[in-house]
Amino acid sequence: MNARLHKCEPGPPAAADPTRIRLLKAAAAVFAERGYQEATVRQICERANANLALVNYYFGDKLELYTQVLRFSLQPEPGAARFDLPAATEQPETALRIIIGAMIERAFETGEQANLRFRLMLNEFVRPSEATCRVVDVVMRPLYDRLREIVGGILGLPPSHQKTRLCVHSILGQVAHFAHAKPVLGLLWPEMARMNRVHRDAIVEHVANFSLAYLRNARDSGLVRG
Amino acid sequence: MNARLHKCEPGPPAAADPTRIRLLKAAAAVFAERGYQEATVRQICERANANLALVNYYFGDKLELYTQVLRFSLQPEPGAARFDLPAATEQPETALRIIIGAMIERAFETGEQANLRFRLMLNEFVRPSEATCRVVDVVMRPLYDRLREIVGGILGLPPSHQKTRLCVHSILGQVAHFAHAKPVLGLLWPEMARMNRVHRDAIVEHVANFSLAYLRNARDSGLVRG
DNA sequence: ACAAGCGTTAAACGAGTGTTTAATTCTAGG
DNA sequence: CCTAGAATTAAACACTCGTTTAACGCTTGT
Repeated sequence: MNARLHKCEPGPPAAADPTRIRLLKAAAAVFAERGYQEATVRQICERANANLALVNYYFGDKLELYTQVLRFSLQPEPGAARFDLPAATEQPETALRIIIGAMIERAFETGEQANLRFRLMLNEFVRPSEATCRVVDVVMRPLYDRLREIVGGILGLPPSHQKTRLCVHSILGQVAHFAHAKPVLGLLWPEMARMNRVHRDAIVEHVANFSLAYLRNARDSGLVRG
Repeated sequence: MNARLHKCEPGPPAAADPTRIRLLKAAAAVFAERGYQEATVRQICERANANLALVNYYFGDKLELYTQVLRFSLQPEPGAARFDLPAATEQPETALRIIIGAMIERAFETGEQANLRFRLMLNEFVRPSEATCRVVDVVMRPLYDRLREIVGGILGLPPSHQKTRLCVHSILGQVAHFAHAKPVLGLLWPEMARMNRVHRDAIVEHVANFSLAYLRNARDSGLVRG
């Protein structure tokens, strides 16, 4: 069934293998760009300058490579703050602006150093794979719970309240939409096709203001009215 | 290259062919459920109780079937109001509530009679296909333009204004997210997994209130502040 | 020097895809 | 009735996918 016998299963020695890491990085990029299903092992190996059989040699199969990509791109770089968890000491509204900006920044980040975690997550949102449960547990739920804390803090409601959750999904939905709909956006709204920093900043400010309008209003008018 | 020689290309005689229509209906359902790429002609033919070769016999190839599905599911049923274009005489806020409700209703509609146009559109949003341009022109842009009219009417801004467009995308994003994220939503928020009528109504009301909070606020404070 | 084992390679396999072909059935028209 | 053409069928084709295999270097310890 599997073919990865070259060493004991997990652990640091195998994790430090250079071609193994090349495969993981290439796989992260291809998976983030095309999603799990439409990404092919051949694309990954070509990008990694590795032989086709090495994916199965190191990881057994495509799905195990995908889950290890998630685990790999999750590990916090030493010294780098978790992008999606702004300091708890921030004012809730400030924290919300920061987290929205961070999400959109990550969604449009390009280049070699791009943190692909968020885009991997976005793909799972719209096209669940066989590893969706793992993705949810490992990268989505922490972000979701933090957003509920922040939004609940603004609303004056507990994080588990239905209204809190609905608002979190409204925010996530806006971010996910701007991230996903970029190609279609270019057809409906040509000026936005380039999507450079100016556009991104405008989107961040808009999403934050659009969402805060309801949150403040709901907080100030108590829990009853919408 | 093609094999559809059995009759002159378009026109009512070919369009009225019973098995041709069976194929179109089956294809609409499968494309709406799985998207263009992941839908297979074998699934379509099996659902239509038709032979595998008939897709190529009637439509030439899979892509032409897809575009004709879009054209087919677009044609308005006689006597049925266009769901996405509430009467222009409505008050803008009422029109917005109606259109949001209609979109979410269509997104979760199931069964034989489901109007699949909206779900076909949602798929193109997140995973553009070779027919995206056609989808945009034929089903997305009318909805997008109507939303800009309504939202611009509330904001007191022209439909082409950047703020109007951003707000339209915030609304579309929320709807698309609740429609797409249903499987993941069930993992993050178990109570919402069933997604019955009560949940749908709550979502509709929430999205409308969430969006109107900003629109009213922006209208009342003029064009300057967010 | 040599044998052992890991990393790597080219080639193939089996399953699944869209598409094509050639034969068969069905249906009108003379 | 009989035949020409349309509709339908089963089978195969060419291609891509993930995966497997067997052989090939290459280092390493003895």
